[in-house]
Amino acid sequence: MVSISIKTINHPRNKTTHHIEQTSNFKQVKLSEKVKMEGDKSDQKMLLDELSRARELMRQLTVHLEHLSTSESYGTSARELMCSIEKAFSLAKLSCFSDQEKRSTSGSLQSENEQDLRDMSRKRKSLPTMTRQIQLTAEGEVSSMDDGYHWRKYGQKGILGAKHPRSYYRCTHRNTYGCSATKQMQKADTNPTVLNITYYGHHTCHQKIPTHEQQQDRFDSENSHEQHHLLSFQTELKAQDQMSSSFSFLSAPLSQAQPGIHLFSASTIDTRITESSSPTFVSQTSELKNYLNKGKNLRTSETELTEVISTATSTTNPLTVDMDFLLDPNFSFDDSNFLS
DNA sequence: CAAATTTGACCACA
DNA sequence: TGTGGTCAAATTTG
Repeated sequence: MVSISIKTINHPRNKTTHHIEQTSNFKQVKLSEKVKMEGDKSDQKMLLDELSRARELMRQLTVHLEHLSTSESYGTSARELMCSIEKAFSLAKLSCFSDQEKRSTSGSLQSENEQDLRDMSRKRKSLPTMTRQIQLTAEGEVSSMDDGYHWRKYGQKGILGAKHPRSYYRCTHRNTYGCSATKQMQKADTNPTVLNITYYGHHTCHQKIPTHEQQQDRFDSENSHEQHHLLSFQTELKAQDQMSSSFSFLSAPLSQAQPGIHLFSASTIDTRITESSSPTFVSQTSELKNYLNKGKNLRTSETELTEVISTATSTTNPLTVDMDFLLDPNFSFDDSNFLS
């Protein structure tokens, strides 16, 4: 049995940490700044209006789905999407209140970006995007929960006071796509069978490879009539999004969701949380195998081991995984974590 | 031979 | 100045 606990790191993000995390993705910085600079009252009102409309459309769609589809998974996915929209709506509302305060205290954003780009190298890491713990089996094996991302190890260090060294990984597509996602892996001191994984930054490479299950989902979805309704809904939202420049934050989640047709198909617990918490939250198996079973010939079946997600909320509902940030007075919707 | 890993050196921050 | 994070040359792997 493998148990996994997941914890998002919620922290009041000040301006500095925000920029540091985004400097390697210049486009994202620009996008973020655009939202900041142009995010006047009318834009924010448009944002809320659009989200409100999306929520209403989703409600209608959910009702239709429950009548049309005999598949429980579609209904579940629809409900998840509905909750996701609700969440986005709440975040947008919060942003409208916090944005003005921020702007009144901010200096030259442009010059700060340039400075951050220069200082990026070897700067001590800012707060993580996500941490998780994976408890290994007695055999040291892990389940085959492939995140599909390619990681390359670029360092290993002994950490003071820690029994086990820390391994540093970055996205393989860093050079080709400028992807700045990194992660650190370290065995827990108290229990060597527990592996702590900390994620930093966001994947901008869009090189995620679908897992076997997700590929099956895609196949199923392509043969589904209901899928057309959902995709057209998605397209409609995207089209609306593109019409309004100040809504550019919406295009990211949608464009990311598009290749992952499994959004509307049967999902595992892991998949649901992956899609709903943070794009940076990824699970990895191949790396874990390399890390823990170097030299072994692994034949871990996907179904061989059961994975149990234990979050602070102890639920499989992805939308209750972590909503603490809603209580964070410093949280802003232009936070990079929710834009990419 | 290209890609990935290892590992000592380097650098920035606290 | 010690520590953590990254670089990059050397080495290993497929």
